[in-house]
Amino acid sequence: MHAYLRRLCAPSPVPIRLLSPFPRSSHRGYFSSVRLLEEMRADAPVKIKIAYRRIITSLPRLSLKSRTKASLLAEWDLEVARVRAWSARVDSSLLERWTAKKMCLPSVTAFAVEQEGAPKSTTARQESTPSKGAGVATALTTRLQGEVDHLHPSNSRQRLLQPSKRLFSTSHSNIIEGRKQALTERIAADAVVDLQQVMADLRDLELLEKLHKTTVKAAAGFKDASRCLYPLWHDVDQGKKSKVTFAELQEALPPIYSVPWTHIAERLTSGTNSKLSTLSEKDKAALLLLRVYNIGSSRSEAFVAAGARTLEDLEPLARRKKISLVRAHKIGLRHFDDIERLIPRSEMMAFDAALRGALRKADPLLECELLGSFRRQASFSSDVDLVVRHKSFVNKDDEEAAASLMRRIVEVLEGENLLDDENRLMFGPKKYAGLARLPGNKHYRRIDIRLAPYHSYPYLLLGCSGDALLMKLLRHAAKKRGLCLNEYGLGEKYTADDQNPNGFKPGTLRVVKDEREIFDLLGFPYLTPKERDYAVWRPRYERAGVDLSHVHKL
DNA sequence: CTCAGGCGTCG
DNA sequence: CGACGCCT
Repeated sequence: MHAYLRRLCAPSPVPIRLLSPFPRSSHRGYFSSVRLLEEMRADAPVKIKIAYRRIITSLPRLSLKSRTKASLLAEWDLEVARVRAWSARVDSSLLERWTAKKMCLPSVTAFAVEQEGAPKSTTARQESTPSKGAGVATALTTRLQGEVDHLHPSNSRQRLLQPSKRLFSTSHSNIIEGRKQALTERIAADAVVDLQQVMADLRDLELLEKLHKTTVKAAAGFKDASRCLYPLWHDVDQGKKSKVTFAELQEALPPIYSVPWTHIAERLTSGTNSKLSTLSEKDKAALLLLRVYNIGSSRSEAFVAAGARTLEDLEPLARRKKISLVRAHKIGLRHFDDIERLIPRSEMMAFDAALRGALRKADPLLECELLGSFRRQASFSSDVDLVVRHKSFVNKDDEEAAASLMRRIVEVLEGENLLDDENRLMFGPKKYAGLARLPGNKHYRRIDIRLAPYHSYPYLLLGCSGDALLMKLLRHAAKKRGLCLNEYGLGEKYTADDQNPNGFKPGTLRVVKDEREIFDLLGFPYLTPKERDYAVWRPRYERAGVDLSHVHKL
């Protein structure tokens, strides 16, 4: 986002820059600033909330396809003008109130307006790694002070410097430790936790971010947190576990997930979540609809606007032509529960056998594999991810070959009653998505089938099996060698945007017969899929003298 | 510096 | 066909 904004702003006639990200330790101040802003709206003639929020959140999500750079810049200018207008109207009484609450200027906390050419901003931004958060804080505090001085030269200096310093000086880990301790004191280790409720909270908080289209990152935090709890959750769902204790929860979710943790803490201590419980009926409905496959933020809002409040409302509304439900929605509604459910490994093994067996029987030249966490021996999966190759499909752009191959595959699997065309979500030449069910099983499972261009197969296996950190490491390694690694291959990146088969410079694509060769090419010890787990490969690579500095930060 | 890229749907 | 939304 920031790179994008910087690029966007570089030629802009308006001298303004966005100062973010903040060190994490300032999040608390940041969020209370937001709350304060809402409060202050009544007092402030200019819509502060909108001004500040639009700048931070709306620009990166504007559709680049449909807008010219000029219109984006115009919008940007407009926001800047609003902020300026607001700054000009901050009067001393407002300032009094803020300082009384030990707050620095909220909106200036969220972003700083500065003159182009002020030398410190770039260094401040580059120092924004967690360890150097203090550098940013100092730079920011200085700038804050400058801004405040500018607005109110007479009375602001001392009052504002202090609170902002305090706001930034507490280190992140201190806050986390403090919180953790406070929580441990209040909740007994063997207290029983309503995991289902916690999972639902995390899910809804994630969806809420998605609904309001704020940053992708914020939603990802909740997602990651809930991933950490999947193993526990799955055990409960499978009936292997009847209750979960607080100690187990603490074990599963590292304290680094500070935002999710604060929400969990609230739930465990007070039994509610204030952010979720205060939502309007419409927002609650929108969150529910978001869970349906193929309903995203824009349809969700539209459906709610048309009067939908529950899942059952949708079909009647569609019949009365108030909204339009497409195939995928109907399937998503019919299998709403199944789609959210995790799949036990035993069933994944059965899928593996059934899918392979069916394909091999139909054509011995078909090679296939189940990817994702299943391949890393995980004890559960969230969907069935199948990749297939056949020598009849070699070139990525040969749609004919891909389409006929895909048709054959789907026909075979439907013949075996693993798939059925009623539950087809998506069916293109290279990608199929739908629901699969093992004969005799009551649950449908989400399945994705991908066709790999013949020579990309090993790369796809590697790229789609993870784990994420390993992929990051390997890509960095490739990059250091001036190469580019992705799920299609390893080669020299081709920058000109025409006539490049797979995005690589012709002739530089390394053809490999298996994943091991890719590790060899990059000079890393080979890892079997089940070893591609950070806890396993990390120490081993360390011993082998691999440079892991890039991976150190999450 | 991190999905891009593939799909369906609608106009 | 292009634009858009949604998903992985």
